[in-house]
Amino acid sequence: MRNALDLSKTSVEKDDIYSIPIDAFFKSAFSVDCVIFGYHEKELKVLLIQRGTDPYEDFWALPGDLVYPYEDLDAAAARVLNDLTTLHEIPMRQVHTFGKVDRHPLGRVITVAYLALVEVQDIAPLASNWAKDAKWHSIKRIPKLAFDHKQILQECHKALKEIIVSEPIWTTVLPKKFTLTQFQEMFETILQREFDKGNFRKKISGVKFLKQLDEAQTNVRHRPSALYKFDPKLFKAYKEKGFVFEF
Amino acid sequence: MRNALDLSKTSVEKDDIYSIPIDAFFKSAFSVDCVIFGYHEKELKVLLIQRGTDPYEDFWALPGDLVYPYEDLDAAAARVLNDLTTLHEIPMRQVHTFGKVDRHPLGRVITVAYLALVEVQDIAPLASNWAKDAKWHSIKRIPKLAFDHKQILQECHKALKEIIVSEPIWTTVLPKKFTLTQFQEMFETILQREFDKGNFRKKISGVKFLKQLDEAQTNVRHRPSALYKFDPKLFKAYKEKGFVFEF
DNA sequence: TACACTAATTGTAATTAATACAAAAAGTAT
DNA sequence: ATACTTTTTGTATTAATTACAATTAGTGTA
Repeated sequence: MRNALDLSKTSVEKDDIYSIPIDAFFKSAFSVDCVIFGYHEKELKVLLIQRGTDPYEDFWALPGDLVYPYEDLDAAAARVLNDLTTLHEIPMRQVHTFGKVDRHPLGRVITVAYLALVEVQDIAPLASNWAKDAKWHSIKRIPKLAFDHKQILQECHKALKEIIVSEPIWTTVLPKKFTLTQFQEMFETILQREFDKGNFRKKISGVKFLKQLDEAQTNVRHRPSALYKFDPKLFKAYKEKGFVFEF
Repeated sequence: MRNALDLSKTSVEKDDIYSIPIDAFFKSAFSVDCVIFGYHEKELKVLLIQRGTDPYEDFWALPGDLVYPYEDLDAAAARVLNDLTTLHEIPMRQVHTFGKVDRHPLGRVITVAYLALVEVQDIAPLASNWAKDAKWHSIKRIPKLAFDHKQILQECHKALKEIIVSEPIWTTVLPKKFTLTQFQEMFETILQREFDKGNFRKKISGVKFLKQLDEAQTNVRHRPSALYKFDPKLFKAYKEKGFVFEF
């Protein structure tokens, strides 16, 4: 694998009709930028870092890093998440690649945006040698951001709403056993709309991968709610049929 | 802009805790690969080239090229389409970025996949110095492809089905004035399902951006169909509300 | 001119789904 | 035992979907 970078000087993809030496093509870099959304009690947040180095020192930014020469894109995104939160096994989803020529002051760097959704309480954001600070910001109050990160965040917020209805990334923000009210509130927060409780429940009731348990809430000052759990095996069949929640 | 590649040797994104010199990051390249779908008379095809150079010489492949140092990603995709077909002003949509470390034999090259949909008849595919041949292939009969292009094609076919219901990329494959039957057949072909004619029409009838004209077919040996046209201005309002065809 | 032919267009009845509520139920706290 | 609160079930109305059948408007032919 190492010698994958021992580049010959011969043509790679096409004859060089524009007279640019092939070397010129191998002088760019790519990064991943991670939009880590956090959910907690009907609030949607995003994890931002305060940059510790130039360019854009002191600016708030999305956590991200250059991809190492022998590192897969997905692995780089997972690494950034892990560095910052110590979390692993949280699925990161690729959203879009941003590649404007002048987006990075130090050279040609295109960046691949990823998103994840986590429970705010599961994380103690770590500062590091590349970030002076790391903090949750409400999605409603985002400071000025470095690079083109504002645009990246916007695109990823839109993508989150699309992904949440077809992929069970929400399992990371609910307890293993959850009530239908918790489930509904989570969707209401992320999709930014409200649902009638009775009707919402009716739709859910047909969905087999949400399995009702024989347990109920305790110590609540009202009728206790039944508890449900997500069944990944049953979900698989739904996914193959192209299931999406149609709210 | 030119000096964007006059890279300083200082840290770019983070301190170098893995002892990889910063130079190592600026030795990769990126390409665009274009999945150009073609539609004609209830058939979906894809435009493939036969490679004229190593690696994978003689293999069929998606048309693609390295991105020039001062070229935007979208522009590179448009250039590839134009080189091959002389078409311009066809919207290219970014789908996904593929970045496995070993996907390219000559070095670290990640590729950004784009798709477009065109009318087969509008194009006389051009061979060129980087492609021995260029031909339409039915989506049902795809030969062995170079690199990871098989996977890229699969992902883009899936993406086409999602995009077609929310974006009017289909305008490029229908005549300016079209019948509802043509419209239905196009969706049936691309989505790979069939619809009841009467019910399909009922759904369409509520959609204002498909405007019925005061004209009809002539010289058909059956009741002539009314002609419709797409109204981009009216569509804009639909798009802002997040419209999708729900078939 | 009348009639056959074909696909476009309209209509309809039966079923299913969406919506807006209201009523009942099951715990805890007093 | 009763009040309180939220869960859970129910219901009546409206709207959408579905699977067809019937009608229509041209062209081509006898």
